[in-house]
Amino acid sequence: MINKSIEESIVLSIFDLANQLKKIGDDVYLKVGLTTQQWLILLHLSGNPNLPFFKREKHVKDLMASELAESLNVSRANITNLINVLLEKKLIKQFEDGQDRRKKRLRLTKKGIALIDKTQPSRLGVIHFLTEGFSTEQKQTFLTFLEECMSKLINEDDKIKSFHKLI
Amino acid sequence: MINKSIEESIVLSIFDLANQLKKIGDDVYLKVGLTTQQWLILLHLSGNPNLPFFKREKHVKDLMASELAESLNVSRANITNLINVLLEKKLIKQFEDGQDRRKKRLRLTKKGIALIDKTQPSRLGVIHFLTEGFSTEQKQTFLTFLEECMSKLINEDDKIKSFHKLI
DNA sequence: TTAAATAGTTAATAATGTTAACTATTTTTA
DNA sequence: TAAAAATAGTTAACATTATTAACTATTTAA
Repeated sequence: MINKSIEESIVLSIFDLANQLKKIGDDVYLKVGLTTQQWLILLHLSGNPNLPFFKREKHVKDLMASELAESLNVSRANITNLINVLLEKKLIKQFEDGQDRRKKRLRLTKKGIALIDKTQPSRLGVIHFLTEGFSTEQKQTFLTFLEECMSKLINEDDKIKSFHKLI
Repeated sequence: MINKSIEESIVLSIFDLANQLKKIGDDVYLKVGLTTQQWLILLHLSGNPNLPFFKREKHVKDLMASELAESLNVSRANITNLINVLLEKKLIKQFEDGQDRRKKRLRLTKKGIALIDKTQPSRLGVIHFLTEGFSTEQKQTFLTFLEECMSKLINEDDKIKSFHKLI
């Protein structure tokens, strides 16, 4: 018999909620001819300060494909494909780094910026609808909780893996 | 210029965290020859009371494929495929419903139960490691937050869709 | 100056998912 | 009660998203 547990409920709910949000995203971004993943790349290139990636480390230069791979937690090869789609759609542009000839920097085109601007009100509308009814303190507690979990997952990889040795 | 916002940070963090957790799950369940999706079906069939699906509605009978599709938010066709894999591995069994001949009920085999039992300590270990350091009140507030968001997404579909008309 | 690391790409492939069309059965409704 | 609609599951064809491995080019470190 499996017991009720707040902790397990939280983790399973996070999973469920992210899943639902992704579905909604897929629906919305389909309207502008994008997938959620493609749109997420645009959001990164827009420099959105609310992305966990930008909270973990500051970025002054335009992003590279490998940084997107790190943030989205997928392979570089996968990012290459996604970027090719966005380049074809002329939503982003790619240019060589002046200092390091291995690197290619990515930037939104005017068309890309316009698209981000267009989808912003709808996105923020949903976000505020979902989070309304909670105090700023409560919201800050949730955010801290999420960020601490994330930090443990990233920085205490060894500890996480030690649990898996039980299997 | 995009502003910092707790609300947007929360939503983007939930996305990020779920993504990381899924990657970890993929790693772990690979060890026992499963994908995260396949394992999630086993978790449903184990009747785990911490699954959001079981909190939303009570289930006395064994689950059907269509109910799994609803809970995982995927098509029935997709569930058919996943179930076939689990049937081949002899982790679950399928039997006809006595009352309604359209329905097929699913249940864990002894092998399936053994596998769930085997992975449980590792899974709970990670979950407790991630959530330690927060008070029960904080954790309860956080769970309530997640459940309210979920409930809005499910029950106020029209409202959510109205935001998308802005695009 | 050689070896290792980093950045990106390509090719082959796996998994995960979709929709549409179909059968069988049950429920609704006219 | 007969016809229509809904539900459950499957199959086939296909799209997307992802992976790894092998490769080139370049930079950094030993």
